[in-house]
Amino acid sequence: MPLIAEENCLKAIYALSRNPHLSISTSTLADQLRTKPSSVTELIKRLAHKNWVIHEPYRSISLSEEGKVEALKVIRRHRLWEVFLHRHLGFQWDEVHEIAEQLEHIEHPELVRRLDEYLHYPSTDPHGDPIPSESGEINTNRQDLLSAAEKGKNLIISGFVSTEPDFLRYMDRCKLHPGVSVHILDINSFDGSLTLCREHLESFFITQQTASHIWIRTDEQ
Amino acid sequence: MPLIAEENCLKAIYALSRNPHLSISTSTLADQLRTKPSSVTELIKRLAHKNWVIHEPYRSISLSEEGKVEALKVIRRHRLWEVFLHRHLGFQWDEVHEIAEQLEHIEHPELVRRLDEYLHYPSTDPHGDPIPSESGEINTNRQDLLSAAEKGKNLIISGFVSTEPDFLRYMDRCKLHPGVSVHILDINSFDGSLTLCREHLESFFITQQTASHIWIRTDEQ
DNA sequence: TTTAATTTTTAGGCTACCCTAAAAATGAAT
DNA sequence: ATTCATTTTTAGGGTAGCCTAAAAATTAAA
Repeated sequence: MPLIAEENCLKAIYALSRNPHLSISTSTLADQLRTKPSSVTELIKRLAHKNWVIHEPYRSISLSEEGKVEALKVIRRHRLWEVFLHRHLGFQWDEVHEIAEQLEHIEHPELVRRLDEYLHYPSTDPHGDPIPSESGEINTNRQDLLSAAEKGKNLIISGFVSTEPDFLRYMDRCKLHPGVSVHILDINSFDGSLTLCREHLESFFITQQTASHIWIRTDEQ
Repeated sequence: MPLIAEENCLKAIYALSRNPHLSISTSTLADQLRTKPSSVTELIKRLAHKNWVIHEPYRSISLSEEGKVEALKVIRRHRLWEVFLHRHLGFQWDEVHEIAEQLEHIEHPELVRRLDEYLHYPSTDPHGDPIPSESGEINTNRQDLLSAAEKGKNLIISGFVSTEPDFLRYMDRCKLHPGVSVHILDINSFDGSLTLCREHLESFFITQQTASHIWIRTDEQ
């Protein structure tokens, strides 16, 4: 049974490995976990000893198959609690992440099963991130980033890259929630900033940096 | 902010000090916490240093006023989560205690406030134990033990001394839940065992030992 | 290709939490 | 009042989790 620091580490490796361009080092992990590289080295040693992580010293860090299963268990708990906090306790979507960071570490398979049932088996959390199944399946095709979309397309927001409360509050102010349709009116060829329009409302701008934090799928049904 | 072992220790001291005949020692606490007396001595030192516990070495252990406030915060969280687990997730009352042992350590005042609101401010947990208010008030008058009641009286069960799943399952089989009315048909003068009757159903026996684990109040209104 | 800058690991130290075994204090019994 | 059994504390040791500073390995640059 993994301990709290270990669970957080598995989760961080899983999250970072979503980005295939990024190679995972002790310092990137230390940043993610708000700790120091030397502490990560130590943690990684324990996780490698438990066969959850594959570590080539000075080279690479990655999850083993068992490690991925463990990481997905934690992510499942995290996202189910987020749904509960948002739907039933009325927390804002930028507040739920922090509380779920604590709830996710509670180990009790039947509790998680019943929570899932109580919530009617949600497929995504309040940020649009998919919830892994009990057996560890997860829908990983997040299609595209808004920053890579073309002018004129109708798109639906499917989730966000970051869970930073600041970023999520900004999305909330723009009324950009998962499921919302947006239309790209224009893409600035100089700095890549976008002019968007939300279902017949007035248009607004976002920077390319912001657009690169928003996952979208094409509206075609 | 108290750590988990410290919270459990504060809770255990609070629970043991409900019994004024029992003097609290490191060994009674060690039994309660399923640990060793030497570990308790160490813990108590830390808690005394934080002014939550008053410790006269070799003599006595008791909670300070601040310690009582901390203990009641933990008890409040524990009992509110128990209500949630029982009412909403459908756990049996003998199962909720163990899960709440984990949930109670989650520190987030707003979470507790909203949980309380969501549950419509319950006054007791599923075992009939009173839930402390946000400001630390708790209804401590549990009236009497069933073992001290008189023959012929009509009584209402208000709670239980023990939270052992075995005991609670036994109570469940007898249909002895908080709020249920019972009538004492007879008290055996030799061994103190009781013949009870639950609202016009057939009568049944319980031992004095069992009766001494059941809190009751007199039915008068 | 050798040096310099950067990154990663090791070494050593701290706290919380747990243990066993020995020492000290207490209380009861002679 | 002294001895003996019991209880409590201290001493010393282990793991998880964190840190800083030094050493080692890697990468980049001259």
